Amino acid sequence: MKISQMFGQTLREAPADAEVTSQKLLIRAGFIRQLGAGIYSYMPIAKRTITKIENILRDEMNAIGGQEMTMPVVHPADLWKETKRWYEIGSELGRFKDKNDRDMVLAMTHEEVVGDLIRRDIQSYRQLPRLVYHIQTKWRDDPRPRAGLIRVREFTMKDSYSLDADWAGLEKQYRAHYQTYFNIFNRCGVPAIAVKSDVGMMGGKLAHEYMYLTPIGEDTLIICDECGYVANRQIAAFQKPAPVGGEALPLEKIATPGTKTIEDLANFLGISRSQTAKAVFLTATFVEGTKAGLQDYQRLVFAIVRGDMELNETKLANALKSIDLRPAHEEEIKSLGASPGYASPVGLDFKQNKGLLGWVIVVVDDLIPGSANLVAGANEDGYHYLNVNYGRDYTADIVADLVNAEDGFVCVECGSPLRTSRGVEVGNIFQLGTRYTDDLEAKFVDKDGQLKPVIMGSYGIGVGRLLACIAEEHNDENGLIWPITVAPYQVHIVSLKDADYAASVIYDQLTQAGVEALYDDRDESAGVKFNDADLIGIPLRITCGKRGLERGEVELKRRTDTEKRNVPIDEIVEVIQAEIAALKAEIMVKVKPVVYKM
RNA sequence: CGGGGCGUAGCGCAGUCCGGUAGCGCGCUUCGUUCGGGUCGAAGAGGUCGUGGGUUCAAAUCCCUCCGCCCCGACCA
Repeated sequence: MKISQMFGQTLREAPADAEVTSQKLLIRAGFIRQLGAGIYSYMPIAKRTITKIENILRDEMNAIGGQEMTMPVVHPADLWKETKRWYEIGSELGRFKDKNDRDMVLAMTHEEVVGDLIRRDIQSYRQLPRLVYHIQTKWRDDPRPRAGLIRVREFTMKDSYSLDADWAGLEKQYRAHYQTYFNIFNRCGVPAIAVKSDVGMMGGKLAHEYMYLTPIGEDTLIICDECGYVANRQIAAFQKPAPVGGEALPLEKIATPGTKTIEDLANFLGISRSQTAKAVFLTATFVEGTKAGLQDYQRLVFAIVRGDMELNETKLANALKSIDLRPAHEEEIKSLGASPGYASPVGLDFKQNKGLLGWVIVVVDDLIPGSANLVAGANEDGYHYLNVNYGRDYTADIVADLVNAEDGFVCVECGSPLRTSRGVEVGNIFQLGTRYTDDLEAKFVDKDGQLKPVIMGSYGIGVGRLLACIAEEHNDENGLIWPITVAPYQVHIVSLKDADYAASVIYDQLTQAGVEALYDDRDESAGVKFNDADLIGIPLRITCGKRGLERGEVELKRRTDTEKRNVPIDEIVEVIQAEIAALKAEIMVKVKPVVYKM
C-alpha cells in the first residue's frame, strides 16, 4: 500500500477527550475513528490488524476442533424470553420492535441462538461433542463506555460454544480452551493471566477470566504471589481473621452525635473499626415464575459487615440469588424505621414492619455471628448501641461471605499475604452446563436411550479490546510498536529525496515476494515520514536515501531498535524475509504451555 | 442513574465573566523554497459558534429547553 493512496491519515494531536495511551495512539496513527460513545470505525490499516488477530483466533480454534459459522445479529425476542434473559438483563440488552411490532433484540451474545440450533439439529449423542464458533458483532448498551476500545458498546467478539453429552466432555473442551486462550494471547503479544471469576449474566457453574494486567484496567484482581492463587475481587476468597468472641455484655445505648460514618464512630469512641458493625441497605431485584408467567419483584436488603471490611456486591447478589442490586433510596430505608448513618437491625421487627417493598432480607457477613459486643446503630439519629451480639439482639436470613479481599489480607490457600492489581478482561470461559439447554429444551438421546439436555460451555474473546491491549502493551513515546504477528504491514518503506524510483522498485519486489509493505511515497520531509513511521509502528523500516543508493544500499531498522544497518539493494528481499522470520520466532518463543490449574 | 466538565473550521485551542464585523496554531489547497527526524515564505479554501426557544436595536457571549461527548461513582464483560 502506498501511503499517498491510503484512506485515513495520521494526526499530530489526539482529540482532547482521548484518555488512555492505546486510544490516543490508535486515533493519531489513523487506525480508529469515533462515531459515538463506545462506537468506533476501524480504518483500512486497522482492518488489516483485525484480520490478523481474527486469523490467529481461527487458527487456534480450528486446532481444537472448532467449526466456524455465522449467527445472526438480530434475534426474535421470544428466544430470549424462553431463557428468561429478556427479563433478567436490564438496559444493556438492545431491544426494538420490527415493522410488525414484534419484540426483537440485538445480539449481545449467542447462547440462545446456539441453543435453538441444538434443538433443531442435535438429536443423538452420536452428534456430540461439537465445538462451533463465530467472529461477529455484539451490541451491549453499556451504561458507561470508556477508555477508547477498552470498553465499547459495539464490538466484535470471537465466541465459541462447546456442546457435550456429559460433564466430562465439557471439562475436556473447557481445558482445551483454557490452554488455547493462552496461545492466542501470547501470539498477539499480550501477557495475560487466567483468574477465577463470577459467572455474571452468563450463569452456569465455573468461569475463568483472562486478564491483561494494567493500571487502566477496571477489574481488581486478588493475587497470591506465594501459591499462585488469583481471582477477580468480585469472588476472591480470603482467610477471615478469627472473630473476637467473648461473653455478651448488656446492650447499652449511647449518644454518638455526628458519627454518620464508621470512621467517625470509631474515632469518637476510641475503638477500632473492627469492633463496629456496618449496615448497608440495597434494593435487590429477583425474578420468579416460569416461562409462561415471569415477573420480577424487589426486596429491601439489609446487609451487615464488620466495620473494617468493604461490602462486595457480587458476593451479596450471589448469596441472595438476585439479578440486580442498587443502593436503597432514603425513603425505603426510613420506611423500615431505620435511620441512615445510625442503622442496625437491632430493635427492628421486620415481621411487623415490612417497609416499602415488603419482606426485608437481612444478610450478615460470616464474621459477624462469632464477633461479640460490636457497636451498631440504634436507629435513632446520634445514637449507637454498645455490645450488640448476633443471635441475642438480632438474627439474619442469610449468613455468607460478603466482603472484599484487600491488599494484605490472607490467602485462603496458603496463608500468605494477598496483593491487588488492576486488569482488563480480554477473554473469558464459562462452564454453562444446562443453563440454556434446560430452558430451551435442547435435548438429545443418550446411549442409554434417555433424553438429556446438551451440556454447553461458552468462550469469548473481544477482538477490538484485544487490539487495544496490544497497543497498550506495545508502544513508546514515539508511537505504536506492532508485534510482527498482528502488524498491519511487515515493512514500512520511507523514500527520501531523489530515492523514489529505487524505493518503488524495492516496494514492488517485496510485494511480489509476498512481503506486506507500506510505502511512504508522499512528497513530505524526512522528519514527517520518520515520525509517521514511528507513530504507525510497523516493525521493520527501510529507508531509501540518496547517500545509501550511491553505495547500492538501503538502511534497515527495527521499530524497537535505535541502530540501523545497511543492506545491499539486491539482498533486500532475502534480508527482510529473514528479519520477518526472526521476529516471528521471537514471538513464538514466548508461547509456553501453561499448566492447567483451576 | 448520581456528581463534575466540555461542545467555536479536520485536530488542538482563544474569544463567553463585561452582548456590537468569528480568531490563533497545526492540518488542507496553489506557487516557490528546502530535502536523513514534524523546512521556510507567499497567497488561499474552510465555521448553521451542538439544537430549539427566549431576552435585546443587536447573542458564540445573557436566560430556559433539549441533544451529544468526556471523567468519577453506580453498573457491567
